[in-house]
Amino acid sequence: MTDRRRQILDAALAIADENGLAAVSMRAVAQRVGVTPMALYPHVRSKADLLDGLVDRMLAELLPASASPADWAARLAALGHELRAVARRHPAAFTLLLARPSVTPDAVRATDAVYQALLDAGVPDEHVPRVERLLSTFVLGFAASEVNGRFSAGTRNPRARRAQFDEDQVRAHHRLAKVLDEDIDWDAEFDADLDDLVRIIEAYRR
Amino acid sequence: MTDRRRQILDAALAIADENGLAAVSMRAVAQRVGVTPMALYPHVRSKADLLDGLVDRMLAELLPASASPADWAARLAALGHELRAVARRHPAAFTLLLARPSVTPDAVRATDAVYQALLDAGVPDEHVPRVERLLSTFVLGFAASEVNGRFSAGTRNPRARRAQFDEDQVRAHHRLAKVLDEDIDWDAEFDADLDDLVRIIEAYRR
DNA sequence: CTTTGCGATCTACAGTGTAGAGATCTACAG
DNA sequence: CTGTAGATCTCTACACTGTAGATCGCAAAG
Repeated sequence: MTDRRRQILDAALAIADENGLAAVSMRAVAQRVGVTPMALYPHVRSKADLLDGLVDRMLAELLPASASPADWAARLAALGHELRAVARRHPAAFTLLLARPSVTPDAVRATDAVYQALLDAGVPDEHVPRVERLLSTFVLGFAASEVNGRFSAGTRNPRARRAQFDEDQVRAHHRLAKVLDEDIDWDAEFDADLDDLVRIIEAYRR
Repeated sequence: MTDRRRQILDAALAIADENGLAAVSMRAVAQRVGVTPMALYPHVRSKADLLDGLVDRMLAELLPASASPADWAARLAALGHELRAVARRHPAAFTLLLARPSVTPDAVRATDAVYQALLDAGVPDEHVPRVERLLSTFVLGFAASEVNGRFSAGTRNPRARRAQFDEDQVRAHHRLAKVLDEDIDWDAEFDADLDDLVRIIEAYRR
């Protein structure tokens, strides 16, 4: 990757962070780099390629977390927490991680780190790729839902939401009224989810 | 919802199914409805509103699956399978389900069905909303990954992918070489994942 | 020196979402 | 029946998008 390409991706990511994904136009990126729009094309094949580059950049931010701790569960937790941190740093661009497949070196390395953790945990070889997909799907989905509002939209003002319905159309919502009205600690929720998933992994131990 | 709005959403969804999300322009939708572009606006506040309408439409397709079976595990499985079916029918538009929060009546009813299944399973009230989010996040993420290529891009040609790396950079990939080269049965994988998740739910039984 | 090739620029084009002004039609009040 | 209000639709126009194509300057290679 050339310096220029990195510079372009940095500018695009900064624009997305500040003004949303829709504000990332070739013209806006070019202006931020201090160059004409068409000058981007030697370094970025197309706008789609630029967005794929953003996916790489975010995955690269994730990688350092995959190396450190010795305990497999701690390593998985560190990866999960770091992914959420990436999502908070780049909420608008984060959606791309679920929309655009990536097979760049950094993506493969991140996957490998999870494979290794599962092997260390004693998961049999034939289950490892599937369980990795289960974990990464959940963690990506959670972080994306958190920043793009899928979670909070549903929980904001739960009382008003319930009020629109006949009681017997949303019986469970009424039964859970007390719990649903409480504030949610997303850090705690994520950790609880990780605990549940770790229990799945432990069940595969021989 | 007026007939006209439904007709517009149907046209938009059909275009997305046939030619991808990018082909869904106000002009294209209008032409398919047999009307001028600006004639859409009395029924659809904006293009964003139109896309939100697509989310509703897809959730409405999901709802029938929430009613039938008596056994809670069967009900959850039916919902999951139906969601995957929706994803296969509308692969391009399905991405919107993870990108745009939805709190329409149908969305609340679907959530309520999952709440009810978890209550029937004996999950304590205080865990139900969180576990529902865990499940829906995974299932939405899985179906989206399946149709938009996040899974298949990573698994296509795994041999070639490994070859780009030094062995010690992706040690787990090499250890798992045999498993990674096998074809994947996505139906079986999804069912295995559901089994794992059901085990989480059962662990909460009192 | 010339030649090659790459990065940057400028212009241009087809396509986008939608604001704003009018036209047309339906339904109801007098 | 006429008059009017309101909704739906059409037309035009505007600012903006991604990028094809031609051109220019400059650094390295022969």
